Amino acid sequence: MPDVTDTATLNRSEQKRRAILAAGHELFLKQGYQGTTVDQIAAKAQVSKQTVYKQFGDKEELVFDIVSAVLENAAAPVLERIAALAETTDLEGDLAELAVEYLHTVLAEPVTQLRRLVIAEAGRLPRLAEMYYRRAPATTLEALAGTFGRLNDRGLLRDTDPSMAADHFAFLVVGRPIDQALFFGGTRAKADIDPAHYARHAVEVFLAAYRPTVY
Amino acid sequence: MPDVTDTATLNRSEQKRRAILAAGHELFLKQGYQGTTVDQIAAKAQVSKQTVYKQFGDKEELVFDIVSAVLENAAAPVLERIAALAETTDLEGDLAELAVEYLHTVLAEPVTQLRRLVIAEAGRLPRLAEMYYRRAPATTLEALAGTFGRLNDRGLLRDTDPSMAADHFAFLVVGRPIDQALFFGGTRAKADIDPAHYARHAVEVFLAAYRPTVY
Amino acid sequence: MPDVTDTATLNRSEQKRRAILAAGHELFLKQGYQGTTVDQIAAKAQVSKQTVYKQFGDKEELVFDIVSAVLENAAAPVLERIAALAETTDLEGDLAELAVEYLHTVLAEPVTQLRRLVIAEAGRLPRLAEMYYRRAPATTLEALAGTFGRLNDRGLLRDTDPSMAADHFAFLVVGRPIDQALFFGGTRAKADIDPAHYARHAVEVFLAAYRPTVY
Amino acid sequence: MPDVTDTATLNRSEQKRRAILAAGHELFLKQGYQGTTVDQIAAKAQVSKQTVYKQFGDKEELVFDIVSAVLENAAAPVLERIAALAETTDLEGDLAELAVEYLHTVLAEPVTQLRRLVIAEAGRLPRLAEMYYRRAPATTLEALAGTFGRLNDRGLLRDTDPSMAADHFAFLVVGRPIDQALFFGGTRAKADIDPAHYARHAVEVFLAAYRPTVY
DNA sequence: CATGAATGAGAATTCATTCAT
DNA sequence: TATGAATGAATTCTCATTCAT
Repeated sequence: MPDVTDTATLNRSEQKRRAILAAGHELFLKQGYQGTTVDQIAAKAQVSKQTVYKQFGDKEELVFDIVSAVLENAAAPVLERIAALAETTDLEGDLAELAVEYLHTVLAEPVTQLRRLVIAEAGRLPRLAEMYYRRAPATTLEALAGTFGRLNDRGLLRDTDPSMAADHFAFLVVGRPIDQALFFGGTRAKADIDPAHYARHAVEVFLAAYRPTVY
Repeated sequence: MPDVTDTATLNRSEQKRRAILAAGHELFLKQGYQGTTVDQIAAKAQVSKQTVYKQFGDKEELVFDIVSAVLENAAAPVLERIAALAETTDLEGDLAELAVEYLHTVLAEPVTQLRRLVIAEAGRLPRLAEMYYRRAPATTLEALAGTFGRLNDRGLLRDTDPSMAADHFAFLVVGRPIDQALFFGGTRAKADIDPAHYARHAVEVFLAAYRPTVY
Repeated sequence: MPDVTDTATLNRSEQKRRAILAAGHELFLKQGYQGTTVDQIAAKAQVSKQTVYKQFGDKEELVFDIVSAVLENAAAPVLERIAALAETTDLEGDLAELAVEYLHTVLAEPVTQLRRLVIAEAGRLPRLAEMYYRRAPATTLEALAGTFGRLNDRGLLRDTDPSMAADHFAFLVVGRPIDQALFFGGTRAKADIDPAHYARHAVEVFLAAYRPTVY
Repeated sequence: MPDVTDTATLNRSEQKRRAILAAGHELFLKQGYQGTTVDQIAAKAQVSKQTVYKQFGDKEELVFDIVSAVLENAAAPVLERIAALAETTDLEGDLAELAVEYLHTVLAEPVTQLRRLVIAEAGRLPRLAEMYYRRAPATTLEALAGTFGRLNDRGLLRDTDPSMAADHFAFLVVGRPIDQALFFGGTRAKADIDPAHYARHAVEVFLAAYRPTVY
């Protein structure tokens, strides 16, 4: 019954692979790339170092794969809300809700740790920085721009460059908090800033500038 | 009061100290903290490693002192302009000028390199991150808040929380560019963004929201 | 006498065995003994590492068997020509032909690579060196000596120690080229030396010394 | 008195450097390049591994420098005798003496070990092979060619291509012994061959072919 | 006080070989 | 029998920091 054996084998490999990814994820985020050794990862994943190297080639590929996996789903909820916003019937309310969720997402510890990890290694691992930027901030900004374009068409926003509007919205909401989080970690940034309050003001400013003139 | 002999000694020491600071400055910014060895610094400063250790204790103190020295003067021009803005007679024009200068300052390679250096080590060297944040972004934001408060008083800006206004102004102007610069280096961020154009739009949005209602 | 099933099994084993030998042959010659890993061989042969170990015991045995297999047939053509030379009717012409073929054989990449492989490991694998030497150079020299002895008897060569004559002939022809090939690889050695020209001169010198005095 | 201190310091460095070269020399020749670790060398030289790396950069540079140093003087005596031969008054006698010395030199353990070391790494360290070949065999062959050219002019040798004559002389004398030594080490090669007897025959053959025809 | 050496340890990566499934 | 994993050690090279001269 070779199928069973093969399947079992594959599963075992796949399980180990996942264990390594999980261990690396946790350690890299907590300790950074250089602060984490392959030995630590192998130990936490309960696999031999060899298995790590055979599955991932080297440490660089390993972070790359881990960051890539994290980004697989991380941005999805916010992206969905952004897309949904295009058809909003309550612009101010939905913008505010989006802002709050965006802020919460972005200040979650794993996200700020990930940013730090990537920025810290941007010099040595430029591919990692590019991949991250493309798949996280850039994607979000593009989604925002798309939605703002649609809102222009619907006459709900003043007719201007949607990608500029996207920058403005995004950084009114998360600019300061995320910047602070890079230096102190997300929890402290969250403590310094009341997200709901902060989001509400950002939306006010955004709408003051981008609400279409009535007549 | 040191006599002549002492003074001479101090001077020689002081010269070496400065050479070390200069060498460390250049190397740390270019290669990062972990990417720079004490040997390299000693070599470039043309002093022995012992001298480095005697003058600065250890590598951590050395970065700390270097970053501290850099921050001594770096923010001054922008801070002055911010202060001057409080007594402006041409709010829109002076805001625009400030925005452009701010953007230029913040996208200069040394500044983005410094940010990266500090963020990269924020986990291991939290004191460094705190010192940097307090003396660079925080100071600027506070200065902006102060000026915006004064402009409130003068009736030139709508009466709201000046520190919130400071956040908004700052991140409308430099949020996206600085974020990008962290991932790719200042030169690329500068290439992607036309600073004058970007600054003008940021000021427009800011004023749309913060200009006092006329009646 | 194995029945059909056994034969099939043996055949499959035998096929794998040959695949391993072929893969090892190619890799060992190209990359050397230490430069080749058992993994590479198993991968190229499309078998598992276990199969390699079960069939050959360990890496040493594997090279041994590979070198042994290579030597099985490698020297045959030259040896035949040497044997044929014993009954020559055109000594100078046949010597010249032999010399050219000998030179070509010995400068072929696989041969020089094999020599290098064996010499490189002579310290660690003396059995390999002995086996190689006995079955390649020694065999050739002995064949030459045998033929030269016969030519003595036929009065076609001066009456001297045939094994010394064999040394002289062999190293007049291939000494310098083979030496050079050890350092640079066969192709470069071939490029530096015109085989036909080189062989002709070697034969001239040999005959000048070994042609019997006429009267 | 800074001179004393400086001199002492320099000497200490230089002494360590020499200790490392000596240790590396011994170990590399005995165990080969790959068979010798930097730790072993540092231990035998009684220096720290760091000193080795600071003085030589890496293991490759170290072998390179060691082989280079060995070649500094190794070939000198034979080269002198070759040069002297140009003005000989007893060609046969002096050729015979040269042949014996050449054979002895070339079969000395250190020389054969060095050849093996270089050949074994020729694939990975082609620069080493080139350097060795240029400074050892090539130099000797060129010296022989030079002398044979002069002997042509003096009418003591037949007028032919001197560099071909050099090849022939050299490999008649050392071809077989050196080849054997590569596989078994110099001592065994010496044991198999009586140098005096072997050298005499080589000279006889050489002169039979290269002595000028009398009339 | 300054130079070169030493310390002492760590980190990435690799390999031949053996289990376990 | 054959696959993937594990073992277990080795090797090159690097670094921050401290002695000794």
